[in-house]
Amino acid sequence: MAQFWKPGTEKPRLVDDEEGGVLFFSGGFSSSSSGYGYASMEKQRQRLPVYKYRTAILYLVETHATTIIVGETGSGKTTQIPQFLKDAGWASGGRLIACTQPRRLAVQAVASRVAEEMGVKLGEEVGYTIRFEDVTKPDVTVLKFLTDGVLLREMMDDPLLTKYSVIMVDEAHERSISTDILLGLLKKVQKRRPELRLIISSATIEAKAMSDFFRKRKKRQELENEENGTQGKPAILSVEGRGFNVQINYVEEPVQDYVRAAVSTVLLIHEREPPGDILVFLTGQDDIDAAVQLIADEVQTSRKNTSGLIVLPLYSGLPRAEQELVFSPTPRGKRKVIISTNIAETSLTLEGIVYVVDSGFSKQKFYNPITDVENLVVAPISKASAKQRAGRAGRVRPGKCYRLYAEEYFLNHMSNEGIPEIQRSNLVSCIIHLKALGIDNILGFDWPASPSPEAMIRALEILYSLGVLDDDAKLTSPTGFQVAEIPLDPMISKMIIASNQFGCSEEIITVAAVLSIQSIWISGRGIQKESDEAKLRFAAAEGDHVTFLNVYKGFLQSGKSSQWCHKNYVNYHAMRKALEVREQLKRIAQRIGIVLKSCERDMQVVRKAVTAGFFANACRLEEYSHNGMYKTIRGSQEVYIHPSSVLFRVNPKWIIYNSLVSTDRQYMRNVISIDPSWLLEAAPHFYQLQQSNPLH
DNA sequence: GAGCACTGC
Repeated sequence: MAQFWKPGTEKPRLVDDEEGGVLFFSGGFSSSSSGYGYASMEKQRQRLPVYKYRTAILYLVETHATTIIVGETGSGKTTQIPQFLKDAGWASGGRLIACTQPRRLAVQAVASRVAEEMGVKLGEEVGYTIRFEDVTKPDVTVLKFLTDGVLLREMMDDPLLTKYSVIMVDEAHERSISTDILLGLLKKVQKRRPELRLIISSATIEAKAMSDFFRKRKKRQELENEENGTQGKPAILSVEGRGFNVQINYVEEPVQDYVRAAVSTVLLIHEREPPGDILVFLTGQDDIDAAVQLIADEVQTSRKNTSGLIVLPLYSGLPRAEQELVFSPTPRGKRKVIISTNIAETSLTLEGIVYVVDSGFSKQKFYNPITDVENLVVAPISKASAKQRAGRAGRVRPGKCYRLYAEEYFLNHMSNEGIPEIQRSNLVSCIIHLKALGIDNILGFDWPASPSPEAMIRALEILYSLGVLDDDAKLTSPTGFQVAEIPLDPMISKMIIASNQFGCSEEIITVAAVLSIQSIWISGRGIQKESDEAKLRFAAAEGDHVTFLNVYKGFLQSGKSSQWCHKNYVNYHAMRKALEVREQLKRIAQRIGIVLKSCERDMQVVRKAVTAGFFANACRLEEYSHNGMYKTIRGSQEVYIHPSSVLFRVNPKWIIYNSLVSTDRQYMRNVISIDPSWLLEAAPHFYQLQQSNPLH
């Protein structure tokens, strides 16, 4: 068996770094090979950079409550560390080792990889849990991979996460909302469970801030821990990646138009550089389509040598089949150019990329608590993102990265890290989460990064108006507790609960399921007209929500047929997903006491239930408006119906929107017409108090 | 006349 450090024997060599953490030198440890079969797999594992840190990691976990591991992609930390821990006995005595990921796909991929390496069947010793899928076996599974959202949910039943001995939070540098909430809660759990071990794994050197977060604790706690023999301050360990060197090139002068600059850079690479695929980072579909078009024009006019270029766009809105083209191997003598959004920075890995062109921008979400609007804006990326993007060029062999911004800008003006999502979002869901976990003092919660007080107050206000929180900001009974049980936006949850009294829960659960997936329509270049026409077959005068019910009905009547979907420009995969979500919501609804009942053809009660959840999003068409301008009742903001809505250009006088997307204008997505008197019924406290009541 | 990326019993 492998050698592990055991308390009482000679300690591995370690050095205090000036920041107060602990850094290991990579040399000095010999790792003997273990006696497994699977020789080649074992060889592969040993070649991973993380392998030679095995003893070090185990020592740190043994002696520190929190260990922060900084490792670039390809270090093998995600797949190997959980196995090291298991071999060292952290999963003995019925305890589990957890490893969280921000994305579901990553959870599945990592779990099956680890099961394969260990030579066990997935779902036995090694399992995973994501929404809709629990591939674990009680008393058998010891290594459990899960999304951080699922672990948060588990805390509702078991706030101290007592069955876990070690929790590894992976990809912490992405700073997603659930990762941040989880980290805040885990810090609290640690105070009650000093024996719990945390491993925070991050790709960037932001480790210092994370370390400070976990070190900051009450004096008394520090002493207690030292008596226990564990160190209060987190250890930091750096593990090198396995990427190849990437040569970075900057432009000398700032570029005027990054789309054109990206295109000419691509053509230049193609002309001058040896074979190898190119990955271009732009901001969104508009940019990407424009760039693809520009290259196509070059090919047409043949001003440059463009033969052998295969240009492929990549963004999440692209139909699945088109997305998959980027994974097909590049034919001999050809060069693939993938023009992508941020999706290629984090969510998916492309093989064969040797050149990266980085525009220096991405679309980012920002939340304005004053107007309660989430904006999507093109903004400069952080240094961390720029490094991540460049790294994509060095996966197969040494590569090159062309940054379309000046070195001076990178060094002196680019921020080190992006702003954590929690500081850029509406906090309604997040606060419900904490309330449900019994955390009353929301404003005093110890976050890795604090959201603004304005955003907090706005969220509390909205939850109060929904009747989810009472005057003391405590969850109301039963509504507040019911809303917390439903894993959806509280406004949708409230709509579901209200459907009970309107006798339309069957319909509203369908609406909720469809609203919670991206889009059920197939859209894209070249089929707009056809898909718009198809949409008209289902369009309801009441609005999008009722239209969804028509599509759902048609889908069921077709026997859930994919051909039916194809014919009607409905996304088959989205419909299957909606059915899945619907089943789940049905179970939850029944558990919290909602009677499943259909209102048959009475769409008025459906609209009233929608109003009960979304009254705050009511708008009125501006009189004499020729361009379909609406104003929100609440803030008199100028808004427009999104062109994807069936009510686009129909413009009923009173409507309620599901969400607002903000580009050059504020667009309302998924709207339904209402009668203004319902607003007073649904939320008297919300609308009555307005001085000059606009509801007439 | 228009869609960064994720997630949840």
